[in-house]
Amino acid sequence: MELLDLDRHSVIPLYYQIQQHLLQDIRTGKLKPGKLLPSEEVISKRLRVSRMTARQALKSLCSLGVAHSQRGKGTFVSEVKLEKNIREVRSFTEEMEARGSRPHSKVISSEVVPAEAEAEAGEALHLQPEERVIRIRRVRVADTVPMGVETTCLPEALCPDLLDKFDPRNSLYRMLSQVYGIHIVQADEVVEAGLANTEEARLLGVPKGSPVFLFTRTSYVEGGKAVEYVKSTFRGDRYKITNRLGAVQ
Amino acid sequence: MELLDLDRHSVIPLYYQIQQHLLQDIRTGKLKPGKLLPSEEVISKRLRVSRMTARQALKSLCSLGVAHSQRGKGTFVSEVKLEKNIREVRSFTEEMEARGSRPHSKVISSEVVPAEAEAEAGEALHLQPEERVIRIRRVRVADTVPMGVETTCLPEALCPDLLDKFDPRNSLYRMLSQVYGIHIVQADEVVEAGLANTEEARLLGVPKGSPVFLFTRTSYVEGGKAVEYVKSTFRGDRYKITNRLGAVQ
DNA sequence: GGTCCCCAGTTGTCTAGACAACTGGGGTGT
DNA sequence: ACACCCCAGTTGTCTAGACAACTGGGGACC
Repeated sequence: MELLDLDRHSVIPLYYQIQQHLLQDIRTGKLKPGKLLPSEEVISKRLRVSRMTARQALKSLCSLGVAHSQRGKGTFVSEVKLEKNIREVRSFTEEMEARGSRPHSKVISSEVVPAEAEAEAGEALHLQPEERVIRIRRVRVADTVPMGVETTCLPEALCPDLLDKFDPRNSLYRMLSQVYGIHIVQADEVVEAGLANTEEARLLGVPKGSPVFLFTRTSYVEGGKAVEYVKSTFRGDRYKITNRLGAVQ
Repeated sequence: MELLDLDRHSVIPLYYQIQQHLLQDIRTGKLKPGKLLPSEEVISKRLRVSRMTARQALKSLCSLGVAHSQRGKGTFVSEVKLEKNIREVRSFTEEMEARGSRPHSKVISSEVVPAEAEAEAGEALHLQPEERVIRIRRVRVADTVPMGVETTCLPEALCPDLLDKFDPRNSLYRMLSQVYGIHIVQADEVVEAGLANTEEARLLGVPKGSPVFLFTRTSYVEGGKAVEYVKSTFRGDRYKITNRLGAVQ
């Protein structure tokens, strides 16, 4: 805390600089679960920012789920096993890196098909039947263990030469962001429970009929335009979802 | 909007009164998905509150997932199918009522057992082996359809005469809150995919081996004390989880 | 010993402003 | 026709303060 000096001329907001610094202290264990974070007053005085800015830094930690506040007492670091599956949109790559695993993908197929051949995707992406979608089918692997099968659909119009440039070792999200300026900021996800079919069982190395998660995700850029539709099947024996629910402000 | 006059002497915060009013307009359809909400400036002027207060009302709608903001453009009502499984801690009863179904429960068993007989629960609730837990096993029903089997464990010390007073037609959460002053404000939930065993299959009226969700939830009161440990099995064919992921502030 | 009260510390709410950054549209100039 | 600029409207960030509400502890009083 004392070591941090803010860059007041940076484009990065002050509250965000403070939030990141506290987050680092939490991640490295310098601030332990159950312990008090510096109070709004203290942050405000020490870093010479207004109390509202200090407060915004602390509140943003609360909305990430890594802290919680109590009136009259203070703001505490929450008990967290793993900081995963919190509210942010994350690619498989980011998710696995956050869990400390090495992510990896095996492409099964990649092709361009008319939207009418992928009806659900076409509808979710608001495409006309004759428009074309890029469809990439991948097995997602974490540390050599196959975790899931994923089919991603993107409108061809948005990234026409994606398949030429796409490097399966890289994160698709990272590429969309860096090459095409497509920044996914929101996603709706539906999770269902199901059983592995023959093909999925073969690809994942589990018996047919094993329990699996079925994810359906539609991703949006700022402005609400849908840019990605993903259906995936993940192993029920190796994958779990954790979620922290809270009283919403 | 014009009709709302704020009660400035109420204990209910102004921003919350505004939030509730906007929420109602959204729910009744007066404000439709995709349409603009009144801007911070407009709310501020019309209701004579400071811009920060108006802003807090709009931000709280965003953190509920029912709206999203875009710099330079405004705050929009989000496309939502159902306002379910958003970030709030909800009991089954509240969840079903929000979905428009009539919730109902059938108690299979209710008893007091030593914590060592419920090892996971004892650990999650930080109990000594000799302390006792109240264990209630219920089938959860929505509109006559059995949806899941749920086992709830609570420390006996917290609500010793619960079993005498408990009315299965009522929400357990509501009762904990009203009778014992136990207000659950946070919960950690783990979701796994599994298969129905023989007993679950019978209770739920599905074939053995059907896909199910396995939920494990630990609930906390303000202060971080764990007060409830729940394991439940829900039908995969009738239940799905929806989640909106977003860029966290 | 116990009860009550007060006080310092903390978060919650609210005000009244300021400037920055971005959007979208209209007008001007080329 | 096109590029550019400017402007009004909007959200994002930030300041400096105020009072309310709650917590926990210590001290005064009985």
